[in-house]
Amino acid sequence: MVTIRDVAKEAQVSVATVSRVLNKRGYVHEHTRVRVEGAIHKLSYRPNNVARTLFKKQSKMIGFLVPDITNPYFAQLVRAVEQVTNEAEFTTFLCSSEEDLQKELRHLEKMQENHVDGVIVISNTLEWEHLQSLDIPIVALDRTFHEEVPTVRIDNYEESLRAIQHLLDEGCTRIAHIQGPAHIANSTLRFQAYTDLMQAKGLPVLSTKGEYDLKVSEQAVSRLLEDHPDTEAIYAGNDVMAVGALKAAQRMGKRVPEDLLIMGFDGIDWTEMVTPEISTMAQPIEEMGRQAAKLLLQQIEEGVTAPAKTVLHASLLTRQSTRGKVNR
Amino acid sequence: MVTIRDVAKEAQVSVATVSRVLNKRGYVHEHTRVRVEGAIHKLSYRPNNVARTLFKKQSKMIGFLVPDITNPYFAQLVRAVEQVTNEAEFTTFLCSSEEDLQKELRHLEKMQENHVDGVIVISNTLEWEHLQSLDIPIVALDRTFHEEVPTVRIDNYEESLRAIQHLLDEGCTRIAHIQGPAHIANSTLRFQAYTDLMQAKGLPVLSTKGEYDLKVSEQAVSRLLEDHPDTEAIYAGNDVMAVGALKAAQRMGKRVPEDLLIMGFDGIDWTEMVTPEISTMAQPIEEMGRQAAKLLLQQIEEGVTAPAKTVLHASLLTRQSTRGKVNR
DNA sequence: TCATTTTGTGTAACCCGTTACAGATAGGAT
DNA sequence: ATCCTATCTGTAACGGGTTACACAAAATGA
Repeated sequence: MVTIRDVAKEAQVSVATVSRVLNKRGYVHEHTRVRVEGAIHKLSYRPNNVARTLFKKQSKMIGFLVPDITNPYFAQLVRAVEQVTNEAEFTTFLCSSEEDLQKELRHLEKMQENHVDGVIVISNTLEWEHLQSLDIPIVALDRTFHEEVPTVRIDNYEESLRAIQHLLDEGCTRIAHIQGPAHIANSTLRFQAYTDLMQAKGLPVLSTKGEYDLKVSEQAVSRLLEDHPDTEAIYAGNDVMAVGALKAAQRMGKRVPEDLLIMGFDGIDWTEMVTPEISTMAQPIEEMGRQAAKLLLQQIEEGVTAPAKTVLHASLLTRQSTRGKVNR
Repeated sequence: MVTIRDVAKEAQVSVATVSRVLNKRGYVHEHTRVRVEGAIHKLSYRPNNVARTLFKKQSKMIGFLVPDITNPYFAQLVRAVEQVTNEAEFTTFLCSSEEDLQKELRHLEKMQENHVDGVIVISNTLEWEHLQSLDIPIVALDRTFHEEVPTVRIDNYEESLRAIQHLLDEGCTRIAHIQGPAHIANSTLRFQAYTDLMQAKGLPVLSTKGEYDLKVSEQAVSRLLEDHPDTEAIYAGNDVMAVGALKAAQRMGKRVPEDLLIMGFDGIDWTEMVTPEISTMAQPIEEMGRQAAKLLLQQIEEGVTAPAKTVLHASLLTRQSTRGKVNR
């Protein structure tokens, strides 16, 4: 492996001079600079970031912990985060935890061992105490951990209200809800908004568990529609379950939206892949990823510690799956 | 930050002894070991992998370069790779290149600078010369780079033949093909198999470009079905385009499979999300990821250099979208 | 009992890039 | 001529683990 000392010898200067050329810092004579650059090129030298990190205690790497990389919601976030960090010449150290606390902890350890400069965390299981000891800048995405941790998220309760309001506006009264996992705070908030609003309007509350899973949701909705064939609309706690609901409806011969309206939440691409396309309360996914990355880089580079709480707005995407009820 | 010297002082031993305890290497007296472990625990010491890497020239990290992390095919590969590498106490350094050669090269540079022990590469743009200079173990996934690079893939030509044969078996003769991008070798192989087989059978060849993209495919198939309403089956070069084809068919009021059969390639989950579910020639995605990871780890840990070419078999998944033609 | 092997521990060099500090030269001001 | 500053370059220590080597103590064997 070519080291800075090899370059120094080739260019007949000291390692300090080579380092100055590399970092464009301090005084270097034009003649010397050219000679050093020539040597660098000739030996195709690449500085060793490991050695650099060891000394500078700055790795130019950030960690990003996501629950499941095969979930398109997270995949899109990853892309947005990478976009920002790459522009800032940082590298992203991605870890998928499979929703497993042990893996999350192991990954955080690895990140610490590899000296990442900061971490973006999406987790439903991690607690503040787990992160506290890391002692590096942190940004929470999608959910709040602690007062002190800058956070980027949407208001799941409010946006959920808006989603249901859309179904009410379309003239539905018998609206069923497919719940996500109870241990996920956002899922519970969306559910809570549903029960609160329905009760406030004096409308029937009917819900079933879909576990944020397509197949589970499909099963659950099948049973629900059998038991309550008069259901007019289904509000799913996320898009994946909405797709499951659509499959169930189609298998039972229900037409969407003529016989049943379906509404999702999140705004992932899947909602556009199926026929009919599914209406959804779309989170500004790309924007959330970018904001989180910017917030983290700010903390790293400027030491900004203001625990910013960025709350972004979702946007209602009305598509085929919720059109037509009023026209009946 | 707690260093090995802090631990040594706390346990009243030398740094060498602490290192021996950490690595379970060499002789350490039971008493001493306990005392050192106590100190490690008391100070909650974590070894600095950066320093370790610098000396050992072994980072216990591997790089994984994928074209697009939001594509479920790659996301599933990532998960499989991580599974194997994590078990071996390695960390995966994931980079998504967005199909951009410049980004790929930048990412490879970053990997090298951070001293990854090996790289798994999926790329349609990189050339052997770009990888050669890395001088670390490499495994190619999904496509062959060079004789010397161990590769894990399927036989795209043969499996494509089998996919089309399935449509023929179902009694179709007017089979159209949706092509992927011309610069992607696998895409061209799948297309080639189509033309070869159709011509050999004396059947009409009809194809259009879908660019591996849902929307583009949807448009292309709409036009194709307008121009050739007697088309009996569509064989898409990948599943994403198959979904696009289904959307187009449904929008035009064609029933699948009664009026039109649809067949995909890859075996991603999307094919199960839509109604009807789409038949596909499924790649053993998880298996490919695992094999690639194992191959790489073998090279790293045992210095095995046999340029293994692992060719796995795809499996035909027949589902609703290709059932019924013969019964008409 | 003495020689030999095994066990246990410490010192110091090493990995490679960075930078504080010192020394040298050139140019300008007084 | 003297002093000062700006420019240019090199030496050596540093960061945090690892390990070759040396040495001491304990165990084993004859």
